[in-house]
Amino acid sequence: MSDPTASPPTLTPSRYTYRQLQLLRHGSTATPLRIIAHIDLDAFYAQCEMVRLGTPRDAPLAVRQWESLIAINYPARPFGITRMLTAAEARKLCPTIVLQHVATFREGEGGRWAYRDDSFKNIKTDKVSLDPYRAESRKILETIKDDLATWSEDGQTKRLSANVEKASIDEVFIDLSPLVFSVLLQRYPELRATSQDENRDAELPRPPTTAVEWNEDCLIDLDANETEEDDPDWDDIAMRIGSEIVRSVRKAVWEKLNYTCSAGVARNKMLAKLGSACNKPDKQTVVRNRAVQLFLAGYKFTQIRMLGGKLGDQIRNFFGTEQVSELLNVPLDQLRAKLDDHTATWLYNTIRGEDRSEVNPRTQMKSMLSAKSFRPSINSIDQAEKWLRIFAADIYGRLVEDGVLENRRRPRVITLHHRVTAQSRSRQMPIPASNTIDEGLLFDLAKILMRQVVAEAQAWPCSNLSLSVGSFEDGVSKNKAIESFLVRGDQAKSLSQAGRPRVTDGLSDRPPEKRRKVDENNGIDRFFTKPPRPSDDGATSSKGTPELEQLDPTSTAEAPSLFSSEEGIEDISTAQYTCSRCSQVILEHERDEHEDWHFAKDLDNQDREEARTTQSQSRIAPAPNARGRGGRSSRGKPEKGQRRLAFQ
DNA sequence: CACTACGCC
DNA sequence: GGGGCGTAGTG
Repeated sequence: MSDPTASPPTLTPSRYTYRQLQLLRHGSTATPLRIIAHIDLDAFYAQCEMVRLGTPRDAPLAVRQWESLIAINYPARPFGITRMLTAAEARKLCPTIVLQHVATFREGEGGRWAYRDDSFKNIKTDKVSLDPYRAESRKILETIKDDLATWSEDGQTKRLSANVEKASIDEVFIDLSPLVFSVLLQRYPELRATSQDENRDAELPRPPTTAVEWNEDCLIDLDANETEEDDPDWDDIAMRIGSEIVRSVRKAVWEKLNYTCSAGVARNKMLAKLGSACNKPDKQTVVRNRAVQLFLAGYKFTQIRMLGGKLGDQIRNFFGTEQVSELLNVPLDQLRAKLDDHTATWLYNTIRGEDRSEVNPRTQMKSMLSAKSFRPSINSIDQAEKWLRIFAADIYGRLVEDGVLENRRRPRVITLHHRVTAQSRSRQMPIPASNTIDEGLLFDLAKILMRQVVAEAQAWPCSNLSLSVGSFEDGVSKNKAIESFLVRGDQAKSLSQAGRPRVTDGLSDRPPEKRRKVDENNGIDRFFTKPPRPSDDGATSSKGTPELEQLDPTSTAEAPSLFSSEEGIEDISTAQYTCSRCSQVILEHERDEHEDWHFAKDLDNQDREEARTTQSQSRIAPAPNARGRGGRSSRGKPEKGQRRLAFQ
């Protein structure tokens, strides 16, 4: 398309190829044209209260939890109010500030949370509820998805859509690559595939523009060797489109729900995340590829995701600096000398702006926790059980919103954490699959776990207690009453084992005392969660072959093993699933083929990549531990560029 | 399975 | 800095 012979004087070709453009389509992590957004609600809990109470946007407000503040809105910040202040101190600094206490559960009030005037005085009987914020978070997420969907209608061929990863209650990552791809093709027909597809390594034609209009976007300054006068290349155009989509999303969130948020747009998650924090509140920041080096060089690496904790401390101690700019001078070998290979390469790439971690299409919680710290500690099982009852009600309420009643999603494991001063311990057990989950069941299971803990070690004074559920499985038997076909042996077993300290009636008591060996629980767990399992003595998976059969590249994170036994409940021939890599809806029976395709593509990308960077080292070492042993465990999960180097 | 680390409001 | 979340990795 671009005819090199007729090139105008100063026209260099694009730095990008058809291949790199094409990789955008399915959100490959390998292309430099990739566009990732990070969106972060401004002082989220505080905004929730502003919206709920209908306070003016410019009125100072903070969210209070007992005597401390957990969120401070932007209008309050010029008064010097920070999260480390007490409510009284805050009021001194800003007499007009609204200090709204979080909603609470209260002992003996039926497991319903409420906003109460006197909750801050009742730390002894109340338990914080973050439910109102979770509910708002859900609405916002839906609004984001809805707006993204309007960008998916590209009129032609496939409907491409964006992966959305809920990173926390108030943050999402979005992989905009497929949307940007289709907008690019609409606006620049010269990019469309032609007969010269064959030569995918050919450079793209130059964009027809000499300047990009960034409107209100905040831009990170270009690297020293770049100037704004240089003509834009396709990465700039792609960023601009990404930024346009983000602006539209933010507008929708504002117009529909009255929340402001800040966003970062860049070529990967790390940069997008750093970018979103650059201009707050209510702004979006674009980190162009040509700005990355200067941008990062100005940071302390301890501000980069994953480096804020002990790892960052270690690195600072090893190399005597926390400046990215100085760490850039440390060659890879020297990083390797101090850090394990994986971490060293990860760090080396990260401070150079390379991050191939994927945007996981996950918007649902993987666990739910309800907790309480005791400020005088508690000292009896009676006291503990009062809280367990509240925890159970709290969690049950959330499960209902999550769809337990309709059997859409169901946790398989329940865990109790217990802390006596510095020492913390936890116990977990399967949630019997035969029971319908309700408050009572959760409470009874919690009591069992509590008794185990108490029987085992010094349990008092207890300074912290929490209950959580997790290991969700979803899509379990849509409408059929699950109990109806679980009868026979299965049920018999589940009742006789997990249900042993029966749950309904006046449990015959007799805490399992001495024979609560790990083995036994293990057996129960195996029964409920993983159908068949090859003998488990590690070793067997030393190298090649076992890996092969579990390669199963993509997600499936929660799909398999639902139909725990012989009865293959549903008709699989029409079942569908959404591919976590490209968000296409695929027929179940085409799954293998589809995943193979991704797999091949990844290998291709990887090869290409390794050819370019001298140091390989990836093909030999499967992470020595984890990975290979159980029959199942961490099958596919796309996160974190590093998977499946294990073979070939 | 129990524990630890990390990150966020 | 602490309470109350949530996620992922390790042996």
